[in-house]
Amino acid sequence: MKICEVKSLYRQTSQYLNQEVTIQGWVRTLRASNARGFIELNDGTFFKNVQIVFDPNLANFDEITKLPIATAVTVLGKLVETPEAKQPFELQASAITVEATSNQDYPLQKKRHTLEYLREIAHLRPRSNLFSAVFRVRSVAAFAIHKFFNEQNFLYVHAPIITASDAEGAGEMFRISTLDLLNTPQTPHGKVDFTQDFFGKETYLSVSGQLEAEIFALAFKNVYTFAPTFRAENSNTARHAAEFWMIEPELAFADLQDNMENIEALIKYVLRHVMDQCPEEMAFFNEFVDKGLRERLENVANSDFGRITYTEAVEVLKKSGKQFEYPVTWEDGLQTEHERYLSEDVFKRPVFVTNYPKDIKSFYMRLDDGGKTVAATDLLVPGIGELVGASQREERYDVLVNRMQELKMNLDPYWWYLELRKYGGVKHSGYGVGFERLIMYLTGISNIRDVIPCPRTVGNLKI
RNA sequence: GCCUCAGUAGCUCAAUGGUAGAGCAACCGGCUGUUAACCGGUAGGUUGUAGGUUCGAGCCCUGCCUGAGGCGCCA
Repeated sequence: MKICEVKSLYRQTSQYLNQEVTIQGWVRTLRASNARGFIELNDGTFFKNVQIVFDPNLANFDEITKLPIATAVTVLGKLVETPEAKQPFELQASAITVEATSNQDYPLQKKRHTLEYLREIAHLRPRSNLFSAVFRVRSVAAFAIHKFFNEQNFLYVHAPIITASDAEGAGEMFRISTLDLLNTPQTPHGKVDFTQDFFGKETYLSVSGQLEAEIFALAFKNVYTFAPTFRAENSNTARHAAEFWMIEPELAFADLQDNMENIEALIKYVLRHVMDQCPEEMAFFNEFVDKGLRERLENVANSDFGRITYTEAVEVLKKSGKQFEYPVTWEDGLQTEHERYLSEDVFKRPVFVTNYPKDIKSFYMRLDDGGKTVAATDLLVPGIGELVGASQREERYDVLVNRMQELKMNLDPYWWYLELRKYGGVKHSGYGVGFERLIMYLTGISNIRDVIPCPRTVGNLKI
């Protein structure tokens, strides 16, 4: 028995019209009377359901009319057009077989649920319309990212997940250890003796694969990572998670300008790809999540991102006349409210803010002439905030060592990172894209917990 | 970590300090080319939790738990 997928019915309808087909799926909703019944069946391959029509000619008509939601069935029937109805076609069933039963207390009702409630049932929410759309878009976007870099001849590199170095001071780290926490070995000084730990030293989950990506950029020219990342920060916001995915490209022989061009091309490519591949999902988001989504994304895909230096941005904010909760100063960096004003009110589209003060940025960012700022940029996006963090890396050995010493860093764990500068360490640049934030931007979903299959945040790991 | 708000039926929400209700879902029945179907009926509650104030607390006060929003950190 050949099983037809619902996606095929929608995408290649003419091949199946007026023919007998067999489909398998789950009952999303069912309406029935003593004369006729309708099932909306979803088989997971497509956002939309197929309407199944059945009548008392079915041997098991009475049984079928009472099926609870989420019952799995196999349906044999004829596909016919329904030009007068909401759906383009329907399946007139000649046989319906129950494959797996469900129950009356199925928690997903045929009504709208709140996102908070759906979060409580993370094992069932992918079956809802919204999350069906979210996770299909997530998959399509991930594929688009690989496609983009593959077409540009980037090497896909797998940076380590377990690390011994606090990669960039990017955040608090989760410790990895096999020591017995209730009975740790001690040094003569009364500290934990990590030489007896699994790796013979202190180790953590990586907060970034960037430093290792630089190794590969200086061997393969253009590379990217796309992997999970872990931050043990006590962040309580709608856009932070303890486990999330980052894309971290690294480009050799490239300065900050090259970097920004690549970022903009990537974002637009993914955006275009998702809009082309997921029209049904995007229409759903546009109607039920964010009425302005389609227009905004089209606008972004077809216009240049804004560009402004940090110093200019501070001037714009000071001259705006807008009352901010926090005053704008060059030294203290931009507050969220300042960033939002720039992207949402001034530019109304994604904007690169470049050349930040060195004191509020990481040690590895290349010092600008003048010595006050670094060749770094944040891509600020309306509704999301910082979507991408990028910089040209400090390739000058002496300048880098000076900077690390200024920051009183222990150079030992970075011996290999410094050595990269000694042997053909050309100028290079890279960036980090928060994958979930990109998905939030694409879908209009405003909480990061709703674009991750099983979200992990402070004090919260349900499934 | 800080600030604010919320928690009442399975879900979404009402209820002036004075007898806890509705819609949807579920269950029973009816009816219909329906599409968040429709109509009638039934059942469903220690009001998050532990105390306190009061003749009387869902409502006022305190602690705790859970969730949401904002801020900081950042992707």
